[in-house]
Amino acid sequence: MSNVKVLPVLEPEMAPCCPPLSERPLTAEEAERTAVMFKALGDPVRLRLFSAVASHEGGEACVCDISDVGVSQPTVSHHLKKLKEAGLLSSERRGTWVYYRVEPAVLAAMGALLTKAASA
Amino acid sequence: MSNVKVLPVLEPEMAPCCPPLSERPLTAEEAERTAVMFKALGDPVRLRLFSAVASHEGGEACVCDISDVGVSQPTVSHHLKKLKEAGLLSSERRGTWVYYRVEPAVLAAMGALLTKAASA
DNA sequence: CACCTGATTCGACAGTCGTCAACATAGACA
DNA sequence: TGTCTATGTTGACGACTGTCGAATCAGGTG
Repeated sequence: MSNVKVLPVLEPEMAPCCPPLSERPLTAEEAERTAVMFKALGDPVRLRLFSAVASHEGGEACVCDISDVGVSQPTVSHHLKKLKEAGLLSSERRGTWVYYRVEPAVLAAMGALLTKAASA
Repeated sequence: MSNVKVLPVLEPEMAPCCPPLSERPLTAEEAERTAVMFKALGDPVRLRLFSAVASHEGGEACVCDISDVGVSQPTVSHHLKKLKEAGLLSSERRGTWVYYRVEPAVLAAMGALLTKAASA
């Protein structure tokens, strides 16, 4: 969790994981990878945490700013870890606090996946 | 591509469930409703079934066309029921076979939710 | 150094989920 | 009517998940 990752400007494609959804049936492997991201957003607490980070000033927030979602602090940390493992968030420690920020590329890929599916 | 259903011009809002994701932190109730849809797509088998329906001819498919996803037939029926309960699919019996089709409005709402979140 | 605060990890528990075999239901057809 | 095929439902079981308290780690401050 020490990677200061800047925005990837020279990214070849939007997603590392997401083939279009309504073009052709997903293979087992594709579904396995894609389901991880959807599952990460499939919990109310995680959805609130993610939304809190995404809507925060500068697209990043420390844990102390988003911890009031009705569960204990270990649970918050557990959910943030899940979101990070799914590739939706990245964390960085700055002094006392740990800051989380969204991964716009993965998110855009999921959005495009659904949008294209809806237009088909 | 049958033009049975034209684009809904007078549609007040795209979704019955989905507030923007990066505009403001989701409330507990909003997160609860939205998480249901993401959770429905958070399983590999359901994702394959949904993709199979969405990519099928005319946007609909009978169960017999999409049942080869590696699980038993009752499990397929169980997952299709979950997708229907989440509002992502709708079913209709025509004679012997039951046809499933995607709900484009809900899907577009999810896509917009993520796309707007990514652009923020 | 000791102490405090923020955050993660550990260990445990209840609840949910995915899966299947068995059974039930719906329609077609003879 | 009966039988056959296509789906859905039920019940059960193992695995996973969300949750918490307690312990631990990381950094700042006195």
